[in-house]
Amino acid sequence: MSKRKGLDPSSNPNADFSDFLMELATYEKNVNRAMHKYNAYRKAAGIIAKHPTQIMSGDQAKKLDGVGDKIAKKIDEFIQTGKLQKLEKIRANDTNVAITELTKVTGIGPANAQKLVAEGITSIEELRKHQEKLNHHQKIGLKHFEDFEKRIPREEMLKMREVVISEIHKLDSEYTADVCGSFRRGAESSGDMDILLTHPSYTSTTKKKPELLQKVVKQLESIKFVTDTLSLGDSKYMGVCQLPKDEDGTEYLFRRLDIRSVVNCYAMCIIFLHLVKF
DNA sequence: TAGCAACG
DNA sequence: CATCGTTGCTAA
Repeated sequence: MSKRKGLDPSSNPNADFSDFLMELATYEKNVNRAMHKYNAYRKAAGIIAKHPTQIMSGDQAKKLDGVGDKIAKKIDEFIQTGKLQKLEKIRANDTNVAITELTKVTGIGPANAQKLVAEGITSIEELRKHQEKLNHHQKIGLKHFEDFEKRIPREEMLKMREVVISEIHKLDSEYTADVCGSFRRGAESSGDMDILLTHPSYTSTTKKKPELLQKVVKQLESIKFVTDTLSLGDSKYMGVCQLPKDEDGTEYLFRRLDIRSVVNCYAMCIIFLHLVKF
């Protein structure tokens, strides 16, 4: 889903701290494969990002749940020098940079990135020359690497929603389809489009109906809206879509699209959760 | 076919 | 700034 950009930047006085903690977290997960450190940094970043006033010292930070001696010291170092020795070293290491870069391709996780770098593939450019090393999901992720890094403006989300919902209703007017995620909460941009699909006949008492989802994907493929499939099971589709060329000739970018087919009452629960939370 | 890797 | 269910791949 959408990457957190920090809540309201203007009202987040500790963004610098939570940013460097998140950078350390990402490093521990993707490069070091140290999930516990990753979780520790994330927890600290989260709690610090939520802190309403600017943190002035490591000691002050240590009072927060999830911040211990080590992170407190880093806060102090950052306050005094404006940077972190540890982070500078990490950034200066080519292997670290390469692994972090490759991990940005959807389908390439820490394990794969590490292996690729060990085989001498150290950049996206390099990866393009060695696609035989990739599976289907990863090839698609690489093909649309630049597009997938870009966010989707709300205006475009509205157009996409229109296409998806009108096509779904062509199949069966009883289908319910809703966009969820950040869009639903009114965000000005989203990382991808997440659609929740359900049908009155699809309840807990009925047997699974994989054909509901399959039919929708086929339909969206037939009008060339869906361009690729990353994975498609009984209840979840992950793939790629693109809006048709605009009247003025502007081409739209390729976007990540997910559709989840859910049991009726469950769909209501999810929608309800989104409503009360925001 | 189980277990891992990746995703959201 | 969480966790866990779903999907795909691959080694056995």
